[in-house]
Amino acid sequence: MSAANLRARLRAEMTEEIKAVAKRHLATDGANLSLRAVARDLGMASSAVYRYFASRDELLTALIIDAYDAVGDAAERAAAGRETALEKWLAAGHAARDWAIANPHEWALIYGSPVPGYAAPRDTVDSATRIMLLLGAIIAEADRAGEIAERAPLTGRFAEELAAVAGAYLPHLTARVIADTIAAFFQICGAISFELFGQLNNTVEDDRRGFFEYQLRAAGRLAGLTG
Amino acid sequence: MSAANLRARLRAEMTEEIKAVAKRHLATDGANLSLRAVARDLGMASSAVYRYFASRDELLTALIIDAYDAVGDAAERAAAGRETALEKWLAAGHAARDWAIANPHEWALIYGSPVPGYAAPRDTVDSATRIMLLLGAIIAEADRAGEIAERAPLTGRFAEELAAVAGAYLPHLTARVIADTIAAFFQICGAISFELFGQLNNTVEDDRRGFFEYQLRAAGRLAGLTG
DNA sequence: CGGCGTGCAAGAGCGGTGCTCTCGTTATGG
DNA sequence: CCATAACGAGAGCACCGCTCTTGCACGCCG
Repeated sequence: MSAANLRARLRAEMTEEIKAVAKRHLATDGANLSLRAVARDLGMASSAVYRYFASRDELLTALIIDAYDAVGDAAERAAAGRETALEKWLAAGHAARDWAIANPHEWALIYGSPVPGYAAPRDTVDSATRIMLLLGAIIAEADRAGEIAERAPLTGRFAEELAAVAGAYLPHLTARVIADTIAAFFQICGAISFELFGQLNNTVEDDRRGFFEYQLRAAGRLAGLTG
Repeated sequence: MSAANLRARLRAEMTEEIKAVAKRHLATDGANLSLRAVARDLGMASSAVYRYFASRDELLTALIIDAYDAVGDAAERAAAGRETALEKWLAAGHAARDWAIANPHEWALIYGSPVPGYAAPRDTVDSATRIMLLLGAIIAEADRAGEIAERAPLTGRFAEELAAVAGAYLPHLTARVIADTIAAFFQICGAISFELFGQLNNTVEDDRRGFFEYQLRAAGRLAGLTG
């Protein structure tokens, strides 16, 4: 048993090592990750890497899951230490932005354009929805405390679809609040991506953190957070 | 003289033909555009393409500019036929989304992660800012008509930077309105990108247009549009 | 404890890529 | 009319993802 475990442990360690080197390459060289270069850095033949990842896409998928989890972790930990819903909201948003600035290529991997023939496997969705659920939970908590502004209910077919999602993941939240929270999430991701991908150049150069916080507060108001 | 013009015209035609084939490849095969494949489709040697584009990145840059112009054109034309600011806002937003759905890979090229590392030359910014300026113009027009909600002025260093931008491109608009219009733009782009890149799957499946219009109206309210 | 079987790494190789260089050809402008 | 510049083709370099085969070393079980 310990032998089998040893085998498995070595394999797991090697897998992690490949991922670590791949992340380093991602951070320096950009999005076109070269499996051969990773193998060279590890001092092994490129064909050996295929013992651990069936293809370059599979390695990328592993990195994508890690990235989703990392940004989700950062946001969750940042929000955990705060009292009010607004404080949690701001902390989570800043944590996501800080992580994105520290790991721009990984952010691009998950929130940029999907790589060519890449179809996100089911494995990724759990990790991907963590931030969405965190934001939803913050709003839901504020809602229970009566801190969410009253609004007219939604109309339209999409409202029914959203109500179904709400019932499954965030009961007690109305479709309207869900829709507005999604809108807020879009805005936050947009703010981070545009800043990261340089589309903000020549507009706001110095006080980008302040600008982001303003956007973050606007997003919070959009989601119903008062204050 | 006509001879020189003929040369230049042939060169321009060849350049356009290469771009057309490249766009076709982009639409079918995805983002990893192969210069050799384009050359094959044109029945010419790959090296001949380099007479027209110094590198693959330069070809991509040309496609990026075309894409920015195309989506800007679509939005401008859609907005031109409308009366009120809100109608123009909605028309421009839907036009951008329709164009993105019709040309998903080109949308990914301009609003996804930057492909070749950091190649965003000056040539692109003029085309890139067209939609931003269109949205700003709609808000400015509504502002002149007294249809923009009054708000407290911005504070913070980024407000000064924004005021400088406002003075250069959109005089008479306050930094606050500029900031909120940018926030609205982030939200609109986020809504389109998330829908396009499949992150909306299993949430809103049927009435995506209705969902987008809701987001669009929320973005308009964010920018100050009343109604 | 020893031979078996398996997981592993290496190497060669295939077809593809971006890009460069050289070499004829052809059309242009002085 | 001819020097020159633009052009297309081809070979070639270094790299890529991926596959196949071949030794080899080590865990596993009798």
